[in-house]
Amino acid sequence: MVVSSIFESRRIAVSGLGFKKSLKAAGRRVTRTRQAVLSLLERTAQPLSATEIFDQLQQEKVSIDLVTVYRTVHVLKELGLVAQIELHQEGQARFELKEGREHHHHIRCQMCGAIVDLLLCPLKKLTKLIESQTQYIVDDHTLEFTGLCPKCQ
Amino acid sequence: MVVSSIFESRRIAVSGLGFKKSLKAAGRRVTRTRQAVLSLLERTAQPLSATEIFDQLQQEKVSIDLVTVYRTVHVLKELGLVAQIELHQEGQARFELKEGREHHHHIRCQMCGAIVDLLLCPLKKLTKLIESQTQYIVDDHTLEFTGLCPKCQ
DNA sequence: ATGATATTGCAAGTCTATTGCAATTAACAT
DNA sequence: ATGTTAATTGCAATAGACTTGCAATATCAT
Ligand SMILES: [Mn+2]
Ligand SMILES: [Mn+2]
Ligand SMILES: [Zn+2]
Ligand SMILES: [Zn+2]
Repeated sequence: MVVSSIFESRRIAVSGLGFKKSLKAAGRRVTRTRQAVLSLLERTAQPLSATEIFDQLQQEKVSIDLVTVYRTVHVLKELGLVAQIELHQEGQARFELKEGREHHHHIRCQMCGAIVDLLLCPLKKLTKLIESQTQYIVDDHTLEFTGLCPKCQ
Repeated sequence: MVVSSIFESRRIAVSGLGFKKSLKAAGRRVTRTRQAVLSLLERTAQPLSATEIFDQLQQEKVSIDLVTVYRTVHVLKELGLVAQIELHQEGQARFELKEGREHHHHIRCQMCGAIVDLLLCPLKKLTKLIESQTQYIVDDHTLEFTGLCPKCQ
């Protein structure tokens, strides 16, 4: 259970800590824009694209360049704080917080684009089978479903 | 079992027929470039990107514009003759023949890029589970593994 | 507060893929 | 065979996601 200071909202408090440690440990700086991007990802259920992050922060009157958004998600990803998701036929990457979340996959509505987490991964056994069949050493996998969400059916 | 005419090589004979029927049924024309692209895909084990198709046909002295390659694979895909594959972090689509092949998935070497077919799909049961859990109607899925091939280990 | 250097914004560039349009070619009727 | 019509092609321009160079700015250890 997380207890937040009365001087900050819970969300900011929670993320700020692990986040700042990770950045400093990597010799990187805690900047306004990095905090803004991370805070937005925390407040958002769906994985966001760079332009979505940019647009949303604009609306929130946070001044940030789109290039900086790209550089920021790149840094957050290499620190392991953020996962990059490339959904089929979307043509753009999306990013979501990893902090404290299990490895999982997604289903996306091909009509409206709504993305839902699938909190499961059925591929542990299959991975071993593939390794023995192909002689590859498996490092990672992607799995994604597409279809129609309840609203769009 | 396929018996080919002595007047044509087996590969051309096999593909040519279904291919021409599909095109005509859709009110499309059987052109030099479409035959060249399809013939190349038949001769190639790995799924090919548009630029790879373009480069290879150039080498074979087949005159074709890159735009035409894009338009050709698009048509072949919409006729159901070709599958479009978007591998994670490749930044370009690949295309492979569907004709007579089972639904399957791929593993890709992150070192050298070698792509191998995984002639299996473990997702039939999972699809039903997901449909009941999410209320989505599942239409399709993608599954891909990455790792190191035997040579790159 | 100061200095070293990481970060940012802007402009320009890269890469994949698409679109408009005039010239060409395939399909079909004569 | 020849002509007619519409699909296809090539070229140039365009779009969209993402990256890179560089000078200005912000962070942070001292
Ligand atoms: Mn998710
Ligand atoms: Mn394949
Ligand atoms: Zn998984
Ligand atoms: Zn499958």
